Amino acid sequence: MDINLTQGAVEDLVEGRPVNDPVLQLVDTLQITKGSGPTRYRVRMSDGRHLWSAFLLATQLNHLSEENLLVPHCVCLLKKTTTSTLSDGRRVVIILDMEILQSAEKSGGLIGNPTTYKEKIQGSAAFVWFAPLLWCKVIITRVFSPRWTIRARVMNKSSIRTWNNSRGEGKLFSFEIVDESGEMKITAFNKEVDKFFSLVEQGKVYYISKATLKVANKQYNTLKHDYEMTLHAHSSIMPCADGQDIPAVQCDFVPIAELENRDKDAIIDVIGVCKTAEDVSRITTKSSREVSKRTLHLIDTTGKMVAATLWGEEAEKFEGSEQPVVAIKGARLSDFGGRSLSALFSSTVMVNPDIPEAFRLRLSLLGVLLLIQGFKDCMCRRDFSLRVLICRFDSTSAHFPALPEASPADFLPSDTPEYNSFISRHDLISLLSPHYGILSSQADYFSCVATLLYSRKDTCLYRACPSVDCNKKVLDQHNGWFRCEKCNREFPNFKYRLLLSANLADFGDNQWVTCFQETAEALLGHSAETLGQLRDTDEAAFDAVFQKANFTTHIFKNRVKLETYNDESRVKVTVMEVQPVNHREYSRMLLSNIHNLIQ
DNA sequence: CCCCCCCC
Repeated sequence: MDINLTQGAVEDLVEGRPVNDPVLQLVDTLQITKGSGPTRYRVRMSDGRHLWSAFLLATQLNHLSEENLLVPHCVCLLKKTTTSTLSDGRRVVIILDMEILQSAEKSGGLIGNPTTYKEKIQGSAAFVWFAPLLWCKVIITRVFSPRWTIRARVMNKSSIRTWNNSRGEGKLFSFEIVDESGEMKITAFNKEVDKFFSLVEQGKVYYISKATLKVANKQYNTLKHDYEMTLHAHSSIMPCADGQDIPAVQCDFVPIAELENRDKDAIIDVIGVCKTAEDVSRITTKSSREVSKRTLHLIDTTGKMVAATLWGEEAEKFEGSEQPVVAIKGARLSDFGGRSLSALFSSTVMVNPDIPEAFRLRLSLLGVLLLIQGFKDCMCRRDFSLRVLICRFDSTSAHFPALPEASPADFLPSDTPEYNSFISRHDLISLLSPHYGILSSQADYFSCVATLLYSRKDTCLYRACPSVDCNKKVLDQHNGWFRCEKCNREFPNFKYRLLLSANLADFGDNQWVTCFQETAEALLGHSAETLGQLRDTDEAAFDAVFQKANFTTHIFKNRVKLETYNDESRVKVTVMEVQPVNHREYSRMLLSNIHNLIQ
């Protein structure tokens, strides 16, 4: 025998501990066939020390049995397993991938004297295994389906619908749930509608068990899961108080400009500011039903606009006068008017949703509006992908403008101060961006709104030559005289100069900058002379100056240059001017901070 | 067990 079993692997597998490529001996196989479901194989395995009978082959391994390879006493390498605990505490090790390492003849019977492993039951009998939704694919539903409990968030809930056709009549509602593994649709009929409709709320997390699984009808189910669930008399739905870890509704927003590249009838998620909402209207469908509709016009930072139509109650209740951010999950793309969107029964329409994308969108569009007030009928700012957005702004309507992409030159001659303001006002985060163009050796200038986080007080003052126009640092001769190398003279006195290293931050980044005399004085609120006196006489007061300056916000006009030391490049930023923040800039700063907070 | 997803 040249193969060793992995002793202890049975215990590790059953207890759910990771085991690296365990080698076990197959003891025997039991075929499970229930109803019309697929055949399943339960195998007993030994690691030479312990036996465990609740190994279960995933159906993709059924061929091993069909090829007569599951011969008792063959030796197997378990390449992929997963351990699950049933609601009564029993464990099942599901084998997802394995290979036979050695035939039964070669291994020559049962290896060692294994005894049946006794699993450690965790906690009480109330222990519940929360199956991820994905597992519905893996686990044989007919054997285990009464036992699982899932914990998932309701993404979307339909209203109650009735039907009356040749096969009978009834009512139903459906909802879609999500957990970390995926999404699934659940439908309730008749009595289950009465029982569960009011309990199930969009956005909340529930324990759900004893529902029936069936293969999803892809014609009517846009979710990615291969199965869907139906509730029945014994199904249970319980609210879950601590479901924070369950993902919120997952959206994969397609930029509006991107819609024209997507296929007609695609189901997509979209988010935009509702620039305008048409009035609600009633239309008659081809099947002679009357339905309300309302079309919204959504824009995003790509500068494109798309029409999205809501139906029924959703259309009637929509309130668009405040130009809310609207996100639609699962809208259907149509080719009407180029590209447009239609909400389906399965769509989720979210007005001002509490999600980062909505804040980001609102922020970038508001940022545009704030800036424009200073720039007559045009505006410009970088969006978060560092593209420059230039827009005409209609100040009489106060509406969000459509956002065409254009260059500043389309709106302003390049020699105006406004134009220069446009292109020079940036955020710290863009300093190293190749878009910024500072990777050349030339100095560049930019201004930003930033907050002083910290400055180095210990090295901020130096003793300079007292000559007018000479700011050279003097050497203390330790005899009461100070020498200036530049003037080649010794003086009985000196003047204090400031050379302050300061750390500035805005929403996107922070940056060490250098402030010389005047800018440092503006930032600290005291003259260099005063600060020098303070440092020498009242250290506490000196400290207080710096404490007070921290977290103050200003407009900084900066010189930026790429410098190279020992083949290493870094950006050197010198502050040329410090100005107070005006209302407009400060608003923008606050908005930027919102952005920062939601990251 | 429904299965309609609309109109221009």
